[in-house]
Parts: sequence; C-alpha cells; structure tokens
Amino acid sequence: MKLATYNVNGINGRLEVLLRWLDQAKPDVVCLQELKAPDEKFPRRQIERAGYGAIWHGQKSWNGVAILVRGQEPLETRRGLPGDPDDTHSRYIEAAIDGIIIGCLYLPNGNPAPGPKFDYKLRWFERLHSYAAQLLELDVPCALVGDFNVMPTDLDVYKPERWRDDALFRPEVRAAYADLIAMGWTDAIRLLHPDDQIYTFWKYFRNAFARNAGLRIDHFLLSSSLVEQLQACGVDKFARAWEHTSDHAPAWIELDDR
DNA sequence: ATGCCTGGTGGGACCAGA
Repeated sequence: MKLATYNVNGINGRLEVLLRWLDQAKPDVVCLQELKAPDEKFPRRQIERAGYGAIWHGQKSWNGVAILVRGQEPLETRRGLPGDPDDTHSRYIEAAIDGIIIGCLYLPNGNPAPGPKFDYKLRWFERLHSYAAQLLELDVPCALVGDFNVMPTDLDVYKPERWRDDALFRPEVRAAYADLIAMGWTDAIRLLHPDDQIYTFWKYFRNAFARNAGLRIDHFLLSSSLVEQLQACGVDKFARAWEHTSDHAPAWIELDDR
C-alpha cells in the first residue's frame, strides 16, 4: 500500500494539480488537508473519475480533511477528534482500509504564540494524545497521518534559530509531538532517513522553494505492527514546482501487503 | 526581520495560513 498525505491548500483551487499528481503518483490511499470547502463543494465526481472513492469532512473557507482510496469506498470509522464537543473545526477523519486504521489530521497552526490560537493548538494536541493512546490499546495496525504543523527537531527546519518562538516550533509543541513518539508511535520518514534534511513545506514568498527554505511538518506516525511493514518513503517535490500548486508537497510511505 | 504569496469570501479589503 502506498499511503500519502497532501495538504492541498484548497481542493477546488488546486483540483488540476491534485488530479495530475494522483495520475502520476498513483497512491493507494491519500490523506488530504485544507480542503477549504464545505461538504457540498467537495469535487466528488472528478475524484471518482480519477478512480478514487472518498470520505470528507469539509468546512466553509478553512480546514477540511478527506481520505481517498483507489478503487474502493473508504469505511469511515470516525469524524472529528473526541474530547471537545464544542470544537467546530474540521480537522480529523478516519477510515479502516485493508485492516489498517488510518487517521487523517490537520493540527491547528497555533500562531500567533502565545495567544488563544496557540492555546487551542495545545488543547488539540492533548486530545490527540488521549485518542492516540486509545488507538494503540486496540492492538490494530494504525497510522496517524497528515499536517501536524510541528517541526519535530532542528533538522526539520531550514533556519531553526528563526523559528524558535513560532507556534510550529515552540518547545511546548515539540514536546507534545515527542510525547506521541514516547507513547509508541514511530515517525516513519525519520525512521528511514535519520540524518537527512527532508522538507514537505515551503512558503510561497521570497522564492523559498528554489532556495529550499523549507520545513518538515507533514508526518506519518505508525503503530509498532505497521512499522514492520514499512518499506520506503518519499516527498514528491516535483509537484511543489508546478504552477498554481500548494505550498506543501505530497509525502508518501510504502507498506508491504500482509 | 518581515505573511514578502495565495485562496476564500464576496464583490473590497479582510482573514488565515506557517
């Protein structure tokens, strides 16, 4: 199974780019973030025509997540992260696919920090921590996939010293990410490339992509049984170079079939 | 050092993103 994550930054504005990438990369499962569209504006027919079944949790203007599966309809197991019934953001959707629970998440950005948005990010992280513990207790292969809006270490930032006080890099959020790792989740890309500089996001301005001034913020966290199936990973930087593209590049992992 | 770009909304500048 080739499992990918892609923050599309507007699924309708980037539909041509998304379809082009699906055609070239041919992932089996795709976790999408930042649909920036309400449920009724999800481009279901075009996604179907590309050969993918889909579930989605949209929202007007912002956020929004979806899971695409090639040649089948995803079996939805959850929509919305538990722990706060008043949370109106569409940031989590989950499906069971070929015996694997795949959670697609879009963690809050949290800027400016400190402030209410940063507080919301930390609260969301706490809820994710609680739920991630429940998932591991199920003793089923699980993956938490998506835009975590966290650079886990200095290696994941082009200029760490400039990002120290940013909501994506402050000690609190790096600690929250590290807590997930300590709980038993494995960062798939970092496992396969412990020392390589790998980015998944580049700002639009100041020619950041050409300068490779990037961040690694899109991650695959795998339960221990899934780690055994991990074969390869990559970042499709070629799609970041396209016209009218997202500020993120798609990232993917390859799992062997059991 | 900095939303420097970009999309969405709504029909003009904003808000949000990272």
